Amino acid sequence: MSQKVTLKQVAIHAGVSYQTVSKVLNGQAQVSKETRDRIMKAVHDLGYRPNQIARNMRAKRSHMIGYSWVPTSPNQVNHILDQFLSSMLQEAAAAGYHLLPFPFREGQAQVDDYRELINTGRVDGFVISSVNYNDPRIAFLLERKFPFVAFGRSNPELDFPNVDIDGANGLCQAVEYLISRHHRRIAAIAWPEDSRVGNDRLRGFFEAMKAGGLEIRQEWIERGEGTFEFGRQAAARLLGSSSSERPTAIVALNDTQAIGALHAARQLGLEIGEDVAIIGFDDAPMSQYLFPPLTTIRQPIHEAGRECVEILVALMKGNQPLKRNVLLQPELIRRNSA
Amino acid sequence: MSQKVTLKQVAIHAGVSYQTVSKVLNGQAQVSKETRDRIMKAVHDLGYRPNQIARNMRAKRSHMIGYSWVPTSPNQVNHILDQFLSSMLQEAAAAGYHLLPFPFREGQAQVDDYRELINTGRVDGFVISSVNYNDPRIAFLLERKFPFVAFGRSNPELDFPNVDIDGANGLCQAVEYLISRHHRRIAAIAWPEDSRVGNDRLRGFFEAMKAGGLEIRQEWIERGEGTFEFGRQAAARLLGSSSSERPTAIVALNDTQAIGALHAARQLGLEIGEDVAIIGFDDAPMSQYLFPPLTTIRQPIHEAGRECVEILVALMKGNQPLKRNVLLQPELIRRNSA
DNA sequence: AACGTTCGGGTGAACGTTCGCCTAACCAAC
DNA sequence: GTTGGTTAGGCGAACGTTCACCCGAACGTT
Repeated sequence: MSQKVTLKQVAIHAGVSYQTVSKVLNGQAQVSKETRDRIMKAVHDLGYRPNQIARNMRAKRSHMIGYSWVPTSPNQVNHILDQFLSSMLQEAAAAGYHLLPFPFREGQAQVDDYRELINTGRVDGFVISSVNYNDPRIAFLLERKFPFVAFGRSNPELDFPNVDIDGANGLCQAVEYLISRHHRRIAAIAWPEDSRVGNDRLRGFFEAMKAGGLEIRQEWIERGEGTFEFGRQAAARLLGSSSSERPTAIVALNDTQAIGALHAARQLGLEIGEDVAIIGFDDAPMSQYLFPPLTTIRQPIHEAGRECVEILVALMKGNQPLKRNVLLQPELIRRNSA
Repeated sequence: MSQKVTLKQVAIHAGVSYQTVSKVLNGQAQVSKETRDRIMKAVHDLGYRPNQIARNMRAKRSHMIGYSWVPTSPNQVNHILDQFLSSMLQEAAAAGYHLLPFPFREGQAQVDDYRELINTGRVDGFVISSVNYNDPRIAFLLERKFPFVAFGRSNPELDFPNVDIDGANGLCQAVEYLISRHHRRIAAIAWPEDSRVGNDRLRGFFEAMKAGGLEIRQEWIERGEGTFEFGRQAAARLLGSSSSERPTAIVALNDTQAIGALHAARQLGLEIGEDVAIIGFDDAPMSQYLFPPLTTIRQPIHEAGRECVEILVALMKGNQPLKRNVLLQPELIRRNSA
């Protein structure tokens, strides 16, 4: 367990009171150069480092940011987590904060977890992700007036600090790109209507289709889970009709669905990128290794994590953050599937 | 902002001294049933929750477990992180601990980071991952006698608590499976010799080959980075000769290399699973969606995270852990590539 | 010679807990 | 009526910081 070097030991070593050592270390002392040097030497000799728990106790701050994420289902992967965590970690460390990850729970227990972290003084703020309409965490934190930043948007009438990625713009880019490649019959594999993220992305699809003067056919909008299996089935339906009738391009709201679509198209004997174009969303790391490599949309995750923490730190310090609502632009990654 | 319910306020509310409240809450009091009820009611009415920072300060413990992981390169993915973190989180929470993730740095700075977390009293122990031969963290923590558990093994002469996955056994399973499918000419795409994990896995390859009475040909052992590109090039070399000379099966030490091999084989016009069998390692989530789905080896990550924390918690409490070195068995996932 | 002013540093208290020790009151037994 | 044992709960201290305030000495000014 070894030695805990405290202020008092440094003080004894330097022959001053321990409070004086504290002052010197915090730079707010009127001390002679000699004693300052003596103190610094003692600090160095003993390897003193201030105990953060005591500091936090004194400051009535934990300097911790709570974060929880929904664990991915077994055959999915959260390829974003690593990047998002790393960028938050880095930004937080630079501001003297640390991250406190905690297990994700559903329903009422979820808000209980947030409340408990606040009431036990463990965290000074939260970054919340996977937000959706009517997110109970947002209502709770707003009412408590507790600092938080959401990665994602929720109900339009709610006003809270957030960072999000412009999914509509992402799909716009995808559709515009397809149009530039002379596609006219474009279908979408989308998510259920209760998904805020899905609706945002789909809105971009509609807008770009309208702007391009293309017809939006209801039967070419497939809504379902963001899984491989749904993507496969949806694409099989979409591509089932004759080559003059079926869509020539499909955009999916995530890579997993797109990969399902890839399989369906391949099973129908279609050449992808030739007979049918397919575009995903996410740039999952494996997507580049598919046959053919998947054209997809990449989100600036690193930037998002950074912004979340930057805003949150300002809030936790009681400052007005420079920006309150940040919308980051994704980027189309052109490979061979479209 | 509003939560400052302390013991004192509860005490005033209940008409007792605050220390008595503390005693009641910690169950070590001699108190009459009535005052106990009064206190509990006050606790409940005010929504009192003990301040953890103060508790930790008093206990001279942070109840935190430090954890850091090497961030993956842009086009790779750490599909393990989510599972590993989640399982550690869960196990830690059950024991009253939390995780403190911190940014990964290389070289001397790395040990500095560990030292700083110890000296500032932020953590009571570490889980370290991505360990290799001569890991400076292990030397440092052993010398400091600071509680830690390694996920992975290091130099054989070092004795420290660890959890690892039996990579040798994983490759054994792969080779045995190939042998049972009548393969006789089996090649391996491996990692550089300075990789402890790689050598462990490769050892299993050798053992199974020997046990099966198969010849190990040096030119059929390709060593290089665990990347798609190296896997592709290595497989291109291995499969370059005539069909009677080249290996009929390739095992790779991770899925990324295996996918590279898939591409190379396909480019040579070989049918995978037919002309050549390919087996990966990791069960990366996308692997199941490849053409053909990749046969691979799955590691019990959830279990590993759980075990790490279980052992560490015992160490941090000063107990002798029930087990000190845990070796978990991976599992062959049979799909269509072999 | 009396009076500010700065410099150099000490002192006590507080943050919210927990823990060991003390004590007042009650009761029973001698 | 003294002793002794229990019961119920109070009290002071401590964990390692920081912060507001205090104080003596040296110096210069009127």
